[in-house]
Amino acid sequence: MKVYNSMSGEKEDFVPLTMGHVSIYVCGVTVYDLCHVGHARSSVVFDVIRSYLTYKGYGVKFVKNFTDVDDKIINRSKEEGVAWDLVAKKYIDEYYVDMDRLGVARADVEPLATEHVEDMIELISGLMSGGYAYVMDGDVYFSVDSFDGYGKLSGRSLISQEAGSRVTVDERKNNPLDFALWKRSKEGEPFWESPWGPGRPGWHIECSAMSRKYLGDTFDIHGGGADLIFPHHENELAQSEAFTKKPFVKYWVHNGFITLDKEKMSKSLGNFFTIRDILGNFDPEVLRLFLISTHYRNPIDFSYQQLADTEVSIDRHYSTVLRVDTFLKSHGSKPKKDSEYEAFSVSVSSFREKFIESMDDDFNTAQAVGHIFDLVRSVNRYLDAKPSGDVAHALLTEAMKLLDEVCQVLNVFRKNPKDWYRSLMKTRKLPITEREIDSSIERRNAARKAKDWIKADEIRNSLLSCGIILEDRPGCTGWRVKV
RNA sequence: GGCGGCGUACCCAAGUGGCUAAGGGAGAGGUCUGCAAAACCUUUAUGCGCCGGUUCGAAUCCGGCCGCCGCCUCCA
Repeated sequence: MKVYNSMSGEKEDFVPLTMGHVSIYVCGVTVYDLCHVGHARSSVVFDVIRSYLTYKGYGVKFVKNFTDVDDKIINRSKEEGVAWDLVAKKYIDEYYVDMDRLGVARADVEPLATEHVEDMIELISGLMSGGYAYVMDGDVYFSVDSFDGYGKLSGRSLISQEAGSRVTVDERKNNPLDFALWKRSKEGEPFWESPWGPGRPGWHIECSAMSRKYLGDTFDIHGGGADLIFPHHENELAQSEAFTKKPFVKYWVHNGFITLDKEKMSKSLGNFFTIRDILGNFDPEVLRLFLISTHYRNPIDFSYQQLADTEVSIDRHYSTVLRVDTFLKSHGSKPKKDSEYEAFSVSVSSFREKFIESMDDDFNTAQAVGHIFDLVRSVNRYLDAKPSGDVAHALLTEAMKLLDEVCQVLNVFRKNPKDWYRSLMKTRKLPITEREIDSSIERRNAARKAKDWIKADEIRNSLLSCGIILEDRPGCTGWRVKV
């Protein structure tokens, strides 16, 4: 298995520190607002990575934090006149609403920064006594010059940084890149007591403290969005290694951005869609599949058109599942020699291996999804050959079992088709009920029996104008939502 | 300015040294059907930004150029 490591800039063989176990820490969100599509991507990407490692048989310990105290939360608290901790709590709740809908599983540990201030103080004290930090007017700074490896993750040298830096130089700092470990609190701001006076932790220190507490001094995978590489992860790394004198992380994994018209989606630019915005118009599965249809390190240019295309592709999948369900329920027991059996059998038996091969190559979900659609086509082709008998049943059952197995890892395509259509009816707000559809179908079938094609077509067209498409199959008429 | 990434068909997107360049969407033709729909088949890149080079062989490696983007300030 290969994993791309941001530290080396190369795909590396994945060998965890402890055989059979993988420890992962992912930087979560700062809870001051609703999550946008970029947060969704990061969450889904690491959800899949975690899930795949579990599928491979590793015991996975997955930690993802919430930053629940910082400037933005405090600002939001002032704007809304709501206590800062209630702001944080509110957006943690909202986060779970979105993530649950996207099928993102809870992490094993989801620590809050505010509940680990003691751990951070311990770390900062250690850095002070080790000569890595200094106090300035109640603030504590990490001195980047005191740590030899500073810049090794983001690939920048201290000298080159100073030249073109856009950072406003704080004259009190030894080096403009020195960053706060502890911030003296201003009037009315939340604070904790510390050896340096009342204050609150700097941003980076929480991840060093919490990852160490739950995963130890060194752990396997540290993840997050690519925008966290510098300064956040660079700083975490410096703090942690300065404190423990051990390597901090074995594999740094960073996901690419969501862009809008090629520009990074971000709060500050205001060019973002919240997850909530999208889920008002699409089933959550559409967003999830859309996000994993591109390799996790590549940028994704967000558009409603692409979501709509993804929706159609999901529909293709479910309509195939429905076809298979219908076939498996029928009792054609006459064994029939069909020409497609051999070819389909090969598709089925090689499927799992292909999936694993894709995912082993730096979690190539895009290719894995391609394999799923390959199998979908094979299934349809096989069904078109009108197979029959126990052997056909067994092979199709096997195909569906395999499909289910990999779809469980990706957590897509797991509804039953009817629920998918119901969901589409809801997101499209179709002006018709299932009962009305069924009764229309009955009336139409009566007309068809009487060969009254005009009336039959009239009924079909009227359903179509409500967004419902009919499919006449031998023995029954099915319906789908037009996508 | 420093560091990094990207450029594959009408759109999206895999592929990073060697079989016919995955897959999805869209378009065209066909099979099936009362007609449809779905499905399937054929079709849409002799070519992977441009120009050179390495190699028996490159979208894939190397060099140059053009274009786009990210990080260097909070950011998934």
